[in-house]
Amino acid sequence: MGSSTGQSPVRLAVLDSDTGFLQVLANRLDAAGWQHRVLASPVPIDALVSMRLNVLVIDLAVLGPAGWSYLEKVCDRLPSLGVIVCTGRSSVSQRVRGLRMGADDWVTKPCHPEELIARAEAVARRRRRAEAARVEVGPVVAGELAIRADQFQAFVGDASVDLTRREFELIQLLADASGQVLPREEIYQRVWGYAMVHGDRSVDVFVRKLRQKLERSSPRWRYIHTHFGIGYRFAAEPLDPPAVAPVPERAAEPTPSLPAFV
Amino acid sequence: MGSSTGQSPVRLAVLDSDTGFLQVLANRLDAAGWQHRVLASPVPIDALVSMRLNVLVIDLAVLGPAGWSYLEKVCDRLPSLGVIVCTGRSSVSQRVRGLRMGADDWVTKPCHPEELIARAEAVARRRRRAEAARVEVGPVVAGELAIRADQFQAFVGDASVDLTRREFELIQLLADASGQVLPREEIYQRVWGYAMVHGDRSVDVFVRKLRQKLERSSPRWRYIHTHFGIGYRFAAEPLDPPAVAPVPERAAEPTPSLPAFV
DNA sequence: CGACTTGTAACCAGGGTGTGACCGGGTGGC
DNA sequence: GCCACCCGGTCACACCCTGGTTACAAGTCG
Repeated sequence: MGSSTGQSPVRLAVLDSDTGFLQVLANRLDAAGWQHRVLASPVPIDALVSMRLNVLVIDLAVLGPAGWSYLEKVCDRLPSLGVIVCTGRSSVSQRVRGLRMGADDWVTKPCHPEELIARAEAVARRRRRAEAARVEVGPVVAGELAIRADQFQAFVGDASVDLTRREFELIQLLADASGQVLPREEIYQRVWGYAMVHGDRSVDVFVRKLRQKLERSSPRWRYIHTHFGIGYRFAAEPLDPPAVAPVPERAAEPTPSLPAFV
Repeated sequence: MGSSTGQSPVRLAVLDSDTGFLQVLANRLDAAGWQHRVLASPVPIDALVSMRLNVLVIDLAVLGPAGWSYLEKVCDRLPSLGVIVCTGRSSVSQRVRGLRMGADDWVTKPCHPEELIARAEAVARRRRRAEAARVEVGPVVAGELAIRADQFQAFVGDASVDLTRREFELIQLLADASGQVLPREEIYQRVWGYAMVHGDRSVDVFVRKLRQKLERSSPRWRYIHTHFGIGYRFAAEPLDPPAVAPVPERAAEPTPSLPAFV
């Protein structure tokens, strides 16, 4: 999907003390856009958990004899974490032992940082693919509307708004940019995937269809607002029946102050 | 967990022509209780699919220049297959290219067969773990349906629904993701094990077979729901009992009875 | 007031899905 | 080894939904 898959960049930590190596590696990781950090000493397992890492690179040498048990513990407690041992000279039996213990790869120093990153990527890729289904993104809520990406559908309460594929893609795009005015061209570009030709009314028509279904499901709210000559903006606004301050529109509040009462 | 779990041994194939290496490797693989076979030449992808492999070890040298495209094709079409490149001297950029392309590991010959096996095990381990997670729990129940992984069968009461292997795999996948909409491509990927080609109707046909058998066994419930343009969703929903309405036919609309018409 | 933009409704073609039939291969019984 | 059966998978056909266009009304801005 698209160029910017970076929804969740790889999170990587290095447990090593070779400052030169760390420096070079850090540069490359930055260039690749990965989130990374250096661990000076064997961090408690619980701390590792809270880091929500994808990959851990570990040099057994810095831990001394305790390294093996630490490796074992990490692999045992965090089976979903990718582990790469990157250490100096080793024997075949040592490598076999490490891999059997749960490590995903074993790289011998000195090594090229680019290769280490490629291997980390391979490990993360495999993991990601295996767990891909488990990722449950929290539903986006606005007004009485809940947009659930895993369902390809929006709900009011527990009733489906019954959106079609395109309609859902559209409302999802708008809601993700909640509060922002999106120009037609950009909407078309991101939902339809290619450039809009002048005079195309598809966006307008689908906005209408959306509004229609939203009003049927959630009559007391307005969600999609027109900006003349520009495009549309998503914002949940209650239609207050009582005559109050006639503030027509303006605030682009994402949804910080939710008028809880309904 | 253990080495010889026997239930589903690792299935591995080697694409190489180094007979000495193959001989030694074969001995070790036999000792480890793995199912394995040697491929002399680049096998067509479809043939690879039918082998239901866990890991493929491949020597790029035996394929010549075509090796790269073959590697790419394999990784693309069989994303769930573990791929290890085991070849002679190579540059860093070659290794990075191969790993980026989808290979899970890159081993330089000459290498110790034991290490190669350990690396293959590490690659296969991940996959196995992902599948193992779902076998753990007891029978999944939904509506009057009980899906028993240990039986490879679904039951209504104590009567078998009489599902075939594929049918069971499909309903198990759907039920495991209960409530979530699964896109066709993902269903195919996870049940059939390789990428779906555009226009393949296998998923639809098996859904139909499933629905047919489910309706025969549990007529008052609906389990598989279509999401147009996306895929399917599993959710046990009782068909509204005929109850009182003397309306001859038509009722039982899941949607809130909107008397929109007339 | 006029040109342009947006809302609305109806319409139609294309494609996605349900469904039954068919076919080749594998398996088990005889 | 032969044969019947079962299962997986493809094909063809029918049907319906959806997406996108067009035409016209209503609204907005200069």
